[in-house]
Amino acid sequence: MLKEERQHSILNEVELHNRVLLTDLAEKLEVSIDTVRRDVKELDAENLLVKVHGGAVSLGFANHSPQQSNVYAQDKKIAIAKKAVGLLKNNSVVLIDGGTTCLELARLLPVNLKLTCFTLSLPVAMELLRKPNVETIFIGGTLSKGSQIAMGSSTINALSQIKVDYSFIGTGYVDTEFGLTEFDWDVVQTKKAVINASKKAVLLCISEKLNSQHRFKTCDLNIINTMITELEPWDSKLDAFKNLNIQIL
Amino acid sequence: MLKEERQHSILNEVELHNRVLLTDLAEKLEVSIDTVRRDVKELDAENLLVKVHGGAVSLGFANHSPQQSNVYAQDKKIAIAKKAVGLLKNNSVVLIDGGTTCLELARLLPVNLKLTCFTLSLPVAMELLRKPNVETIFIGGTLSKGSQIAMGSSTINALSQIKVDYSFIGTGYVDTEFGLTEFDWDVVQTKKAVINASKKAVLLCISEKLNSQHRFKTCDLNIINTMITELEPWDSKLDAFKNLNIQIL
DNA sequence: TGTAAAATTGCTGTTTTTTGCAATATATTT
DNA sequence: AAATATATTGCAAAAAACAGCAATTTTACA
Repeated sequence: MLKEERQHSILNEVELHNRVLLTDLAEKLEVSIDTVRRDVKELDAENLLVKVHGGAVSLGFANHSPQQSNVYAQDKKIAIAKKAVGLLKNNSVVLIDGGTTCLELARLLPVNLKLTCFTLSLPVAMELLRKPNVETIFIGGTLSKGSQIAMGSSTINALSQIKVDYSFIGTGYVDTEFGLTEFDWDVVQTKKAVINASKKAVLLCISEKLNSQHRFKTCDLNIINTMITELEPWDSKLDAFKNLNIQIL
Repeated sequence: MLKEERQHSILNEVELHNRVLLTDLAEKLEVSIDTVRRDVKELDAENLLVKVHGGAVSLGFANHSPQQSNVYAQDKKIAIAKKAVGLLKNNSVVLIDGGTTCLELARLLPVNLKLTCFTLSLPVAMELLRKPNVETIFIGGTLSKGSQIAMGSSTINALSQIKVDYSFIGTGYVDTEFGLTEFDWDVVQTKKAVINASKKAVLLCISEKLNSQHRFKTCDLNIINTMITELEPWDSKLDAFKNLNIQIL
């Protein structure tokens, strides 16, 4: 059997089943495991598959390059996410909400940080799966088309059964007087359940949203333990939030 | 024998079998291996075949064009998905499994089809959210990094509480004798739960996977109600599956 | 047709590639 | 931390490629 032929076979097997073990390949192709290892190494160098410990996986399986679409005020959200990462310790159990700011947090989690991470958001879950040391648990339920998060009674019920160290949540609107408010009633119900499911709630919120409000109320501001904006904590725009028993980062 | 004639013969052999050994060619053409080597070298220089160590391979065989598409055998999977769509009626309640074939099904759902659709797969869920008339419910649980599907006890428990009209499932391996088998133990547990959660189970499977097997068994073939491959139902490759009380599409 | 130049072919010895094995190191699991 | 599985490295045997050369055949042209 020619080397090319064999490598073709390997590629085919990988594409077909998404993953293969070197030992299985060696047995199937009737060559030594060293040979298979070398073949896989070459195919990996040619970017035709991805070599992993003990085997190989297909490109589609491994490469989940996120198409970084246009996020509004992404730089500010990244600044917020970086501050939020500072709160995390190894073996923390956290919940990450949906929204672009929370998505940045998921994206910026250090690869060596060991976390157990719940989420309701499809995009956040996608990002979390790329972190080798994060165990991701998706809270299921009816998915909302626009926000791509799980909602509804079964989601709320599932949330009622967990208690995480930190939850990182976004909000549509914040105001010192009216607290956290939203456009959607469903979203409010879900966020309430999220806050209930956490020992400490951390609000991630760009400063543009400060001092705005809407129809439905999630909670008062004093329910929140920590608020993170892209501003320096001593910025005067945050003055009104300083005597509310909230940690501001 | 003329040189040209000989080279033509070599080309023919390569096209027919995709690969040839120099030694075989030398023997068949009754010339020395050096001559064959030189011929192949020339044909390679003319881009009529690809010379490799010990032999030659055809152009189509060698040019496994990288990044042509992320999905292996996508055309076949699309053919399968189209057949599967035919089973669906308005207001059906279905469950769509993970894997690239099931993903194609999600992708090809008609925009006007009204469905309630459960899934455990993140990519499938993403696709379903783009269908205006599909209500998507994600079955939560611990997410598997590689396959991007929810697994584990909470997933299996959630599945135990639903019963859909159809479930569309993929499999790693199928065999008339060994039934549906998988590479992973966890995957098997989940697939079992999926099958239990459905009145009828529909297997989506490209013909390449027929007559292959692996470690862990999901179920026997007769548990499946319908099997869909990209082949015509009367294709002889499907003969062995015809007396198993399965509908073949 | 005859003859020399060019091309083709097979042979020789040498170099390179491929492969499997064993010893050691690294990673993963228990 | 121990046990197991996988990787890496160096090495040697076998197979294949290569380069040079001589014998043979084909071609070119007077």
